[in-house]
Amino acid sequence: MTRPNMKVYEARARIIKALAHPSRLLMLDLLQEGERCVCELTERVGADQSTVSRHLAVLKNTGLVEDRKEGVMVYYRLRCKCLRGFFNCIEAVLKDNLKVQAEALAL
Amino acid sequence: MTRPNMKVYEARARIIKALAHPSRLLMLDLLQEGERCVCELTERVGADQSTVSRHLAVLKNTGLVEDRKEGVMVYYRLRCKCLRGFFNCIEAVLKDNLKVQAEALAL
DNA sequence: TGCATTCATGGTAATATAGCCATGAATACA
DNA sequence: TGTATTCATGGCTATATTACCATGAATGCA
Repeated sequence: MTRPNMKVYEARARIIKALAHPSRLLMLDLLQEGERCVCELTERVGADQSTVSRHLAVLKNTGLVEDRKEGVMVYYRLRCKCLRGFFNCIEAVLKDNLKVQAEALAL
Repeated sequence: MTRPNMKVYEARARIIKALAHPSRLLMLDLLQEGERCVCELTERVGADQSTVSRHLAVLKNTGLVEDRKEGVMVYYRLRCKCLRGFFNCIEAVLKDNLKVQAEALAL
C-alpha cells in the first residue's frame, strides 16, 4: 500500500459491508417508512428471530440504525437520511448490467 | 420472507458486496482519475498481483469496471459514474458516527 | 526460437459470515 | 409470584471470503 489513507478505506468498507446483505437491505427499506419492532422485522424477513437480531446488531454497530426500548419491545429506526442516493447508484449499476446483457443477446 | 421481491435485494447485495473491501475501494478511487493497468494497481494496493487480479475480477463480474487489453497489459476503467453519490452517503455515516462518539466523550 | 513481462487461475489455509437452536435477561400482566 | 412475550447472546456448523504461492497463457522483443 503506497497510499497512507488505508484507514479511510477500511472505515468505508466496514459500513458498506454492513449494507451488503439482502435481509439487511430489506430491513433498511422497511425502516425507511418508519420505525419497526424486531418482531415485525422478523416476520417480514422470514428468518429466525435470533438471525434478525444479529443483522440488526450489525446495522447498529455501524451507525446505520438506532433503537429505542419500549416495554418488552425494541424499535429500530434509520440513523442516516442518505440511503436514497446510495441505492440510486446501485440501481444504476443494475440497470446498466441489464442493458449490457440485452445488447449481448442482440448481437 | 413475506415480500416477493427478495431477488431485487439479492441483486443489490451482490453489487454492494463487491464494493465492501478496502483494496477494492482504493482501486475504484484510483480508477476515478482514469484507467490503470493491473501492474500499477498492484503496486498501489501493495498486495500480491494475484490478489489484485482477483479483486479486479470481482469488480468486473458485477459490472463496476471493464477492461481493455493492449499488448501484454490490461487496463481497467470505471463503468459507473455514480460512485460519487454513493460514497457521499458512506462519508456522511462516518462523519455522523464521529459526532456521536465525540458527544459521548463530552458527557 | 528463446526469454522476459504481464496478467489470470488452480490450490490451499486462515478467517469471517450467516444460519439455527437453545437459553438468558428484561418486561408486562394475571 | 408465576407465566408469557420480546429480544439478545452463547454454541455450533456450514459456507464464503481473502490471502499467498505456484504456475499457466498471452504477448513483445532480442
